[in-house]
Amino acid sequence: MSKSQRLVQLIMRINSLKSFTVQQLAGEFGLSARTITRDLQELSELGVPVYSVQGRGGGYRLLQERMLPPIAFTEGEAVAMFVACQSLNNLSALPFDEGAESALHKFYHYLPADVRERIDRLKQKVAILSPNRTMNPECLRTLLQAIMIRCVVTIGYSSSQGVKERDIQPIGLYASGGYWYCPAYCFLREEVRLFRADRIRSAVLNEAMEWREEADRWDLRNRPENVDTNPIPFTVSLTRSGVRQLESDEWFGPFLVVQEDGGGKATIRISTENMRFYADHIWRLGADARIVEPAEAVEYMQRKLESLKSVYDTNE
Amino acid sequence: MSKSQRLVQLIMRINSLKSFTVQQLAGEFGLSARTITRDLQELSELGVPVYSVQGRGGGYRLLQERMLPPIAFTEGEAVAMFVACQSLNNLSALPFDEGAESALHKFYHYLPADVRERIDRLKQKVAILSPNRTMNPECLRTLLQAIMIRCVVTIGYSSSQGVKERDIQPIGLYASGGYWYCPAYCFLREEVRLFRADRIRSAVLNEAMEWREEADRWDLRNRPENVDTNPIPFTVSLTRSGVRQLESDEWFGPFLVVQEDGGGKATIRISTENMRFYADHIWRLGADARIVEPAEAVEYMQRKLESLKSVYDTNE
DNA sequence: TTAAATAAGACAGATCCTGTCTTGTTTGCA
DNA sequence: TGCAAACAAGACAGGATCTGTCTTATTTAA
Repeated sequence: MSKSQRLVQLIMRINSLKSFTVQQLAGEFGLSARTITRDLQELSELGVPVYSVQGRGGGYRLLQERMLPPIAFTEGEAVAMFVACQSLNNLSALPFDEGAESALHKFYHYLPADVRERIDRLKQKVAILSPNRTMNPECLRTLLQAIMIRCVVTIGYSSSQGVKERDIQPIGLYASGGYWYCPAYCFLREEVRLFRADRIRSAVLNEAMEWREEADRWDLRNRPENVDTNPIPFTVSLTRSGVRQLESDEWFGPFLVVQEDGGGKATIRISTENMRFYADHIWRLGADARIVEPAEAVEYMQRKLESLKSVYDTNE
Repeated sequence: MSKSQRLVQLIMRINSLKSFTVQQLAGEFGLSARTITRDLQELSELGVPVYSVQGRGGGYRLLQERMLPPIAFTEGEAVAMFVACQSLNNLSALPFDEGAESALHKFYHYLPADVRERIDRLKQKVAILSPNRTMNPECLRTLLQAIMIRCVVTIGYSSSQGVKERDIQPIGLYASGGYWYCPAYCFLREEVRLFRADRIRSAVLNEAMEWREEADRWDLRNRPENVDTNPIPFTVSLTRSGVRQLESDEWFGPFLVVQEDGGGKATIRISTENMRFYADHIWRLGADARIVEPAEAVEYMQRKLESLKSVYDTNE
């Protein structure tokens, strides 16, 4: 094995040890202690954060963070990662710390001048935006950490009754429609619930509480709120403009049936407790959509209409 | 200079040349041709996609893509990039090609087993979602490409009058509220307009048309649609629940004034042509919000109410 | 005080790297 | 067709670097 290959191997080996002595490595690699000493010195000069403790019980330690061996990327790979991470930066709050930024710096540093120029042009022009500027990225980071290491979190959650403390076991984290959501097992309600992350005002890991196994089965393809029990049909009829507005809708889009006159219909199956949610969703379309069934939803819309009408009537 | 350093230098040098001969490099590096030959052979074995053309006028060429010299990352950096890109993967359509994916593979490959396990746990649990599954990632990619290389694009755009072809000069690309938007100079209307990317059914680079310089001044902080000319005040009064719904709203959130009783008010300044947009935005809140001014918006809401009312009345 | 650890210099021998020379092959051009 | 320009690859000597051994010094915990 050549020396440079050996150095890469050495990085991998010392990554997997929290502490080691020169003799030990010399044995493992079949080399003399002097050579290993020299290698470690060289790695240190190359930026591997290794330090030594002299004296009995001493040895070498890795400072802070483990390192990966040097990896060669193609230009396309670097640009793709760069643009992806860069565009995320405009998401007001992100659960990642400075790690991503320093990695971007490394990529940027090695890119040839012409590619750098092209990337600079994209920097302020491609983004994934989140309108929500009120939330604390520290909370997101804590939630992410909790998912990774399987830990219960004590949060301060702002509901309509004010901010209350509760223990949750976060089992996922996703951004959708400009908001972060955190599905979690709630120890207060003793069930899996969906929390709006911007309503989580504080989050602290609570290592004292025990992790419940059932949460591990959850993933994005199998969201508990999507599993409707006892589903009923929910049908809307749409004008031409209504069709256009719903055609790329998350829920109704896939079930849209367009008629010859340009209008359309869509029927989805929902559980009764979510009726209001879908009715409110349709409400946004105004006169371009009419709920056909269930009757409760039609009534709900009519009540909503009356109450809004009274809001404007009393004030004229 | 040590051999390994020299190889890194060599990668950089050959990246900046499309074609070169051994003699040439031997001169530049002050080494013999034989040594350079051997170095190139070694780089080739390490995966640098270099190939040779024999005969007069021949030489070495770089196949496909330029490569970056090997870069060492810390574990934290790798995890941050990995999770960031991974979570983006769930965004139904992304403007990046396989580049990001193969880069992720490299990171994953070098990560120690325990970190891999933690990442696996996150994979299906953290995401940035987009509800819109109808759009073509190929279009996004073309638009991104066009921004990078400054090129006009011919698109098929679906408006209320059907799909029409038009030439645009894309000047940005962003995702917000689950949709991709593309601000672009429109050659048809001769002004900068905002296009919904999911309504762009096809996109082809049109290298024949000339690029207009004024588009380069645009960036995300200086969006043309935010520059309202001749602004008028737009005021809503809110119930307690309305306050809660608007507090992290993109437009009204920052201007919310909460009263002692829990209700609130918000006044923003808009241009008259956007009145309907903001009124429709407030419409969503139902009876939890009442538009106070301008009078045109109040009338608009009342007309919308009447038309929705008639939709349900005629059918009972 | 001692044992176990790093730190670092010196030096010979081993190994690898480099340059030179050589023979071959491929390819475009005159 | 033959020549010149390019790569391909072997051989070998000399040089450079790496490695192992030996050594001395220092640090630290037991």
